[in-house]
Amino acid sequence: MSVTIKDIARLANVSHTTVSRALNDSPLINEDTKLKIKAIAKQLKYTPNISAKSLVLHRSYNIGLFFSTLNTGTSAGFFYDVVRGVNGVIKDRYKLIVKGIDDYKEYGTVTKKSFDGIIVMSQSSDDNRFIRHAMDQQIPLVVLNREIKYGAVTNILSDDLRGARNIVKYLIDQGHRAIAIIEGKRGFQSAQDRKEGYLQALRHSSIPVKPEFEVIGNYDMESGYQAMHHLLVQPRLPSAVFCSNDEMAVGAIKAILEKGLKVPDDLSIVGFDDNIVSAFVTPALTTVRRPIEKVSREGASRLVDLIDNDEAPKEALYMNTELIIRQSVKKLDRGDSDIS
Amino acid sequence: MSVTIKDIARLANVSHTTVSRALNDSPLINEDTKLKIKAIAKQLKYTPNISAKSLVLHRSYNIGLFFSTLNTGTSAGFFYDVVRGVNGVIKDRYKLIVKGIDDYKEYGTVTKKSFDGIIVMSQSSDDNRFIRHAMDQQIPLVVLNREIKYGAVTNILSDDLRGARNIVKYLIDQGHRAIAIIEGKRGFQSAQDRKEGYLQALRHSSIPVKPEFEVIGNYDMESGYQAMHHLLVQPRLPSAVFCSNDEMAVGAIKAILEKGLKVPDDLSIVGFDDNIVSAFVTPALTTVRRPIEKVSREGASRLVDLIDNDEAPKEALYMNTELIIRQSVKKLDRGDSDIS
DNA sequence: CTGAAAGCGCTAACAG
DNA sequence: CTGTTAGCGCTTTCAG
Repeated sequence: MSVTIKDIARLANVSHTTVSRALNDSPLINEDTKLKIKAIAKQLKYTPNISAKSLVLHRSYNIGLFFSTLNTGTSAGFFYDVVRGVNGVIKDRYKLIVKGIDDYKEYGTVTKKSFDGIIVMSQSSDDNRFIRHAMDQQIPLVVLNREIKYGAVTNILSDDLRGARNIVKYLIDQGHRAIAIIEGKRGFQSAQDRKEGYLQALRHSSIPVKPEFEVIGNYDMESGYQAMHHLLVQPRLPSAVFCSNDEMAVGAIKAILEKGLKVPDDLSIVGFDDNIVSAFVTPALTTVRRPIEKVSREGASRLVDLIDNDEAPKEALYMNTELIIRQSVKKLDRGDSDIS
Repeated sequence: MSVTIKDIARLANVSHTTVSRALNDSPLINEDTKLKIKAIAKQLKYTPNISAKSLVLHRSYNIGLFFSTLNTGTSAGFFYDVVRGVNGVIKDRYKLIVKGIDDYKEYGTVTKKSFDGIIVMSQSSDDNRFIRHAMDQQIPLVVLNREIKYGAVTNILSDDLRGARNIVKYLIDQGHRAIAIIEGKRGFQSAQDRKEGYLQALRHSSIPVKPEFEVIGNYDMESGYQAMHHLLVQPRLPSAVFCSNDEMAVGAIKAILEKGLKVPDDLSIVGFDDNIVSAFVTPALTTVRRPIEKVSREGASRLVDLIDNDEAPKEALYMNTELIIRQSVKKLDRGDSDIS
């Protein structure tokens, strides 16, 4: 079978303990023997048995990255950015395990023994059971994207409510009054926050909220397309639509163009996230940049700290969003804010 | 600390051996004692220590999914589809570890002990070193997307060359003669195959290949945009452009529209992959569907078989691509196949 | 059907 | 500075 420290010990004429220490750079070991042992190890292509190490060190070298779900509601661009962000900081120090929370029926296998730490990209309060489980198991934990109010957790967030409020306010500033919303996936916190930002902006400008201007999507392109269709068959059209993410905006634009209308001439569209795609659709999308990769990176690096140091501070950290103005909004003169 | 089989043994008045057997449903154990033991285990919320199990069983319950790189050249949609495809079949039976091969400087930690099996989504021959390593370690292995000629490997592929040839042939059938190509990332096998398909189609119809119609991209939208720009400033424009993937096609369309030209009226565009986005751009993209999720799923399920059964057959399996005709190609009358 | 004993590969006291 | 010994939690002979 594969080579172990005992094999090395035999060849080096030392005890396997000495080998263990040498390989771990213990200061207790004489430099010369260290060198000798390391040389033999390299020559034999020794690689430590991680299971054995784990067993005695209580460390698995695994970091779990859990999404609420890997299916509907998680867009490709989002997923990619998160994995890349996290992976970029843990490199080859840990193995990155990617899972959907909904892949599990029960969380028995999610233990401190199998995960040195866990990052949850949390979308919905359905995740609370899982998060509580991780806390109960005392697994170092970072929750991204959704505020956790119970217990002390490191929490990295973007202020979606404010971002949404800002972009809707921007629409209002451009003269829009009839502003519809395509909402995100039902049950997702982000969907709720963005909706609330939308509402606040309207209220702030004393624009009445019209139920017929609220349509629900689920964050994918198809749902944006459907939702826009829905809006387009109504007697009264909005002059602008706030899509709760960019992917839905892409779908919405498609629906509009098919109807023979133009963006932004007939209808203005804004999105949220600043997905890569948003710069490349036509017209380029005015949107809210949400620093997903930065959030993920920050989360990962906090988690690594947390693993090495139990008592690192656990706090909530907000990352700013940013309004990105491109070409999908038309400036309106007062008066033509409704088209019919 | 956490509860072990010994704790259960004590409470059940049996040996820990019996507990181990009972929990593993050994036929040697009396049904009643089994039930009793399982009850206690559940009550104590016992979960096995995977490291200990691994140590003795030589199984880690890890499956590694390795991409050539997680950075440039791997598009978000592609990445998402692959992870989802694989994850869907392994569910909670294995932990799915996602990595870029280029995250590793050396492969010491990639051993049979830490990975029950490995899936490589391989883009480039640079991966060979890694693949060879996995073979040397006797790790059950499935390579997706790139043909491996040495050794016996399970290999799941899509016939990109033929797919590309078909779609270019389609362009020719529609009357196009001045057909440009935006190539994929240099060094990627898929880029080469698609290029070759393009060339074959041209040659087959005795259309001369023009070097000024060949531009290199790297599979992302931005590169498609740049490449198209490049084509657009040349004295002689093509009437159609074959983009080696859909993302680049999106970028290319953007460049064309910015130039004040229309797709497909002035310039026809086709892509490759049938990304989700391709149906939602305007015009909807004519492309080649490549069954990425299916390939991934099939690969994963083969790997699981391979893990359970050393001697499962190792073969190469080709999945068909399919021409998806949408609206990005104009049918040309003979004669206006060049515009200037 | 059950138990005692050994051992997987490694680290950590404790002695020297 | 190095070795002896024990033990992490589990499975697997081998006996009974």
